[in-house]
Amino acid sequence: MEKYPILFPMQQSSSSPTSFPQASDMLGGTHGYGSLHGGNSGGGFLGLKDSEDCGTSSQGDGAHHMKSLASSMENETSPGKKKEKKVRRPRYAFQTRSQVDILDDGYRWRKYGQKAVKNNKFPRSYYRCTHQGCSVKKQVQRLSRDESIVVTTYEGMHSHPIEKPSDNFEDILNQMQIYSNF
DNA sequence: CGAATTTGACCTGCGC
DNA sequence: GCGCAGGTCAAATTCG
Repeated sequence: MEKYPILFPMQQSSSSPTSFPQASDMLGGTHGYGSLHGGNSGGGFLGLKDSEDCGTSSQGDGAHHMKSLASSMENETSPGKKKEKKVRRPRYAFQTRSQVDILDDGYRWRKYGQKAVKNNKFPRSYYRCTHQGCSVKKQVQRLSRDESIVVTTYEGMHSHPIEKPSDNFEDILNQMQIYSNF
């Protein structure tokens, strides 16, 4: 499955400049599919929560729930003693107008899951940064309402330089545009 | 042959 | 307490 040969040369041509007139539109229209667990609906999209432990704390290797499958439980370190605190990584959501959901932001991502959303026809893809110690996560979702809208949600922040496969002016331009969306 | 992707199973939180 | 929705893992498969 070779990726798309072209890197969406458009984007700034004519559609919508960085102003993103639809920014508010989509935010307001999100309620259409915002029936997910009713949490953020109404109270801002994604508030930047405590970002103190996100930068360098390295999210503590996210030892969430271990799979207690029938496999081998492997005596973990002292059972019942969990000093793992609830680290709540902030999530930043960005919406981009693109035909492809694989937006190359310069980092290497490894897909680790894909789920179908209830109110969306398109599935949501879960990616993870392939860096040692960098467990930044990212999920890409496409609005069923507007197939041209791709919502990318970043979780955590990278603490390593961007490894770009190739430096083309076009890529740089694209990145600049992406950044200007902030 | 190694790395990345695919896909089903499983786990957790929330609502009813 | 059960079911639903969302999120993650891990084995198998495919690609380079």
